[in-house]
Amino acid sequence: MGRKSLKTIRQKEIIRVFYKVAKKEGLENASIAKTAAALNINPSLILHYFATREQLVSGLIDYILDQYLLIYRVDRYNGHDPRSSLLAAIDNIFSKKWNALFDDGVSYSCYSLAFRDRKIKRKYKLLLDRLRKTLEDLIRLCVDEGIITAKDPARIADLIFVLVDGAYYYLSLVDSKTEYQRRLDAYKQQAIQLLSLNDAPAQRRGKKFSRACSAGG
Amino acid sequence: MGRKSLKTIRQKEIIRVFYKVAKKEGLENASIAKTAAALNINPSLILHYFATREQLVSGLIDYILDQYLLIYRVDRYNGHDPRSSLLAAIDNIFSKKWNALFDDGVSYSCYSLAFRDRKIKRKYKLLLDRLRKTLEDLIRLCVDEGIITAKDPARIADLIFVLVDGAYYYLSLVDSKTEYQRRLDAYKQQAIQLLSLNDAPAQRRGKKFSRACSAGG
Amino acid sequence: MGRKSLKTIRQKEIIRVFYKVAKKEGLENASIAKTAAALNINPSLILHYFATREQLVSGLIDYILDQYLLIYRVDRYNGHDPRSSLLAAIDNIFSKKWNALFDDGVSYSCYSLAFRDRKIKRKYKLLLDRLRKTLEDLIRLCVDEGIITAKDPARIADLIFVLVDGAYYYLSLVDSKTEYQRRLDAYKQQAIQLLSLNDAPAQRRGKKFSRACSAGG
Amino acid sequence: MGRKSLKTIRQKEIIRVFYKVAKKEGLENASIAKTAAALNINPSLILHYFATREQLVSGLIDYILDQYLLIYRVDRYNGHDPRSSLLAAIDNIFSKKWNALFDDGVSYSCYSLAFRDRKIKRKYKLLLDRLRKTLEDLIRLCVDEGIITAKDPARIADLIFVLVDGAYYYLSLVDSKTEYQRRLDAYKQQAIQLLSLNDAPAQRRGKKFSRACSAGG
DNA sequence: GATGAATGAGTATTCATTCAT
DNA sequence: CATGAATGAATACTCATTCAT
Repeated sequence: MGRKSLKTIRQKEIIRVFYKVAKKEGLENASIAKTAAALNINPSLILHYFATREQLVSGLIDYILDQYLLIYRVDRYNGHDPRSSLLAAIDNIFSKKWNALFDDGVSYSCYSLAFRDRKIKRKYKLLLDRLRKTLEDLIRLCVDEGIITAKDPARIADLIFVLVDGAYYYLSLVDSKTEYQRRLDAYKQQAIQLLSLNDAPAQRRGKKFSRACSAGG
Repeated sequence: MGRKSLKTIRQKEIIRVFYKVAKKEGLENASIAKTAAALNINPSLILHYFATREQLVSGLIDYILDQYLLIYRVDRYNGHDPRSSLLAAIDNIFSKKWNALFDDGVSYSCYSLAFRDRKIKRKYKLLLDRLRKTLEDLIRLCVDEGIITAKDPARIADLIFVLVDGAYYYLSLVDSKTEYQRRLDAYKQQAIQLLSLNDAPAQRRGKKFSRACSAGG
Repeated sequence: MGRKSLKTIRQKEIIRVFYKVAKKEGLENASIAKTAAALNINPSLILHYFATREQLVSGLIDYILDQYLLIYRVDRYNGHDPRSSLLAAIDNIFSKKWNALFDDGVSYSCYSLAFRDRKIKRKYKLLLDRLRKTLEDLIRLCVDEGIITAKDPARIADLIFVLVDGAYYYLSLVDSKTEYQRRLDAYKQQAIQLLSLNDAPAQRRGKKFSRACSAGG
Repeated sequence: MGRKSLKTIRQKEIIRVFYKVAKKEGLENASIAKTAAALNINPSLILHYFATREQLVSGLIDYILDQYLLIYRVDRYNGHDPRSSLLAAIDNIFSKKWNALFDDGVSYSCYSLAFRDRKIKRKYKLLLDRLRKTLEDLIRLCVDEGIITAKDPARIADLIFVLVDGAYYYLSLVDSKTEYQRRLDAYKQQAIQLLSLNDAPAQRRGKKFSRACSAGG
């Protein structure tokens, strides 16, 4: 009964354009009006799909967090042996993919909203914890299979993501592509070291693992 | 000369209140009008000291970056022996001081501006590099004096700050004080490990240094 | 014929909820959207029953005027003797029933519309005249039966309603229930005096009538 | 210091034009934009003088209530003998002046606001009570001087205003000028009767007073 | 009978800013 | 140094309404 709903389709369309506007002018200057203009539709149509601007921003954040998850995709590793899965995960985390995917300005603006909105904060926390948990599980798997030794996989996973977040914090300011790549590699090496060398007795295997990674990076 | 002009005093006053407003309502909602209201002065008076809002924001960023420098203060270490200077620096970096000093929301909002304003970007880059350089010099001093061994002080300093920035990125989402402290300690330990254990031959001295740090943390 | 169409039933339902919204937020803020939300239906559905908001307001006014008529109900007096009918009428007019039935805000808002809409004006005029006429007839009946003396029943009826309207104008501002009742009684007494004492020669009968009323009030 | 303030002047100017707009289009349709357009100024200038529309409406109500007071002006009667003062007061109350001064639509719209805004309610109550008190004092003066007899001046004054308010409620619907005048006269007569005849023993003097009034009306 | 898409006009309000005093 | 007048653009949002399904 009634007309068929375009809701989810239209909403995604709107969010994508809203993001584009935010990228160009900053999140704080991304308005409903500008988004509507870019979509060549009436501003009130946007409010037909998102009751308030706040909801639109919330939609944008969900969209961004979903993208994060896609990058660090879990199921991608299924089926492969744990070793190459872990290698692929590390590669992924330190790839430059996301640099292309995410606008740093918008990202940090969205993140800043977490500190005045508990719901957003919770979302971010959940995501960050989920990413860590995924990596932790992968590490644990490798430990179980004797590929690496790690007394505290949770701690290692956490440290690696701390390293990643800190790395991108600095790297987002680096304009030179070569310096960017050089540093990114260095941070990646450090992550690999964390995985293998942190615990002395596993050094042999760890070394090998480390070598394999740096080759593939 | 000597005495600060009334102008700069007033400007600082305005910036401080502008910051307060930004803390409460978000940088994007911090307006000249609200700041004037909080100061109980006429909005035009603010524009008398800052020709545009942009300049006011720029002033805020300078103010924030100055605070960073104060926390990681260099001259504080002068006169002391390098060992305790390095200890103090690490303590400082992983103290909770700045958590009290900086509002995370405002910080990340300001940071996000760097990606649409080259001048701001340069400022942040300069600061981050300066902080790294200071720590690097301190490490180098310790190496020279045989306190620790480190093949690449610059890399160690960089890694430590990457660790710090990544740590605070995650920690800003942690509400529980005990968890916050527990994690902060862990990150600090990791930093200490980076300083001492990273290079095998220095293990004896390194161990001692590490112990002193964790005791003092 | 006979059974009410679904349309009129739905329309009444909508009007009642529209009235409820108007009560809460003021007629000027009572919108189709809010009414639809309160009814948990689609706004368009309301426009299916009332082509424009104007028609909806017009429906509301009809609804309100119908309620007036119900309160001053004529047929209620049929069958009884004129004396007790008149007594009942006066009682009715000065009862607090309508205070419960009508929201003062909405009433005066609707009334104010009469001055920009001739149709509404005519409706109100018709109602007020009809109410007066009914009372006039009742008075005339009593005069004919020698119960009271009144040279000009139309004038008396008019004066009584003027008294009522003026009374409620002031009373709607009175918050204290006891003061409200005290004043309402006083105005009622005045109405009774108008019926009986206004014409000197009828004083004996008038007095008696007046006593009966005040007892029954 | 600073620029000289036009506040009160401009505010009155704005209110008067806002009233004019409300007269033409109804209070609910009187917007800041329309008022600004009529004044040929920028809408935000109105908000410079009235922070919100609510304040503007509040200003309008004050303006209207002030006008009421002017019509029923007290000091006008000072210096004259009480008898002609009372006569003048009654004349004033039942004059058609205010019909010219006040737009009924706007008046009732404003009045309706009292029922959702306690401050407005209080204002109206205060005014109505003040008007009654002034008349009461005048009646009391006449009683003291033996011009009329009235056991309860407060009640008489109240009844007269109830009569007035009820009269204008009905009269605002009357289009015919002659009918309007005829009825207004009748209500005035009734008021005069209330003053003089209500208490039997004063009939002689009352009659004379009544005659003087009707001649002067 | 009912829903949802879509429009376009309108609202109050906020804002940064300029200029006169 | 400070205030207030004035502007003009922008904002989110609400509204009534039309039309397709």
